[in-house]
Amino acid sequence: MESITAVNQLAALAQEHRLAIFRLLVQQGQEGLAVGRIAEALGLANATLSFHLKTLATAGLIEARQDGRFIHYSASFDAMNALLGFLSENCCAGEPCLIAPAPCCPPEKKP
Amino acid sequence: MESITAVNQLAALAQEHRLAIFRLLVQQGQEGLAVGRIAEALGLANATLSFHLKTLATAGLIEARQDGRFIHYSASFDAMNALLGFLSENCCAGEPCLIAPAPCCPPEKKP
DNA sequence: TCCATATTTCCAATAATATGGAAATGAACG
DNA sequence: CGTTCATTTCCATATTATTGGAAATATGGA
Repeated sequence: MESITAVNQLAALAQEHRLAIFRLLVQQGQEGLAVGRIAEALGLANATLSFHLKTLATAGLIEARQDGRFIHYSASFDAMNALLGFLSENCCAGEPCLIAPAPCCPPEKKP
Repeated sequence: MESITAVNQLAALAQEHRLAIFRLLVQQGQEGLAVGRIAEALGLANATLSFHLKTLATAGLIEARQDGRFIHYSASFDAMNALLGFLSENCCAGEPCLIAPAPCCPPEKKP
């Protein structure tokens, strides 16, 4: 991964609304969510939401898919994995690894 | 983790020089690196480097430690883990997890 | 105490980003 | 082919970040 790509992706995430959008989409998995649903969930003006979606899409962090009259956006897990990998690259100077394993979806625990 | 914290940390990383500094420190492990060494490695003016180090430190991504006449900065792996975890939180809508396991320090392979 | 070296602060010019209302565009379906 | 609903573009304004030279500060050692 190019450093400039990572900078663009981090900049895309470094904004309250865009971070919320991205996290929401990560939680939705591959299915993603229609723009209108995102607007509902986060309460953003049309123009503002569209601007932020475009920024995230241009950075490669989310992808658009037409679905009937709707456009579904979903997180690009490939891009996300590449970015997380880039941050962790060659870490820890040979010491035991200090970066936690992927925290998502552990085998379910009952509360 | 608060969303505002994550935004600040992502903004801190969303800059070419700061990203380079952070990745360099991640690679150095807990030992870290003196400011002068970072300057050597990245070729930054004193004022510029100091500004970026302060930004990263304020965001909580790196920590300073006095070592003789030098100040060593090191990556905060706790902060890094919290940030990566925040991005991945509740991911994937119950589908099989799409986020790659931590890529660092796999059991060594000989080339 | 005083020196030498390491690091930070001060400064002000330049450049980039976030915002939402209203209008325009796009897509599907009868 | 026109209607309807979903989404994007246009616009102007206000806020915020980045830069390096020079001077100031901090530290340890003699």
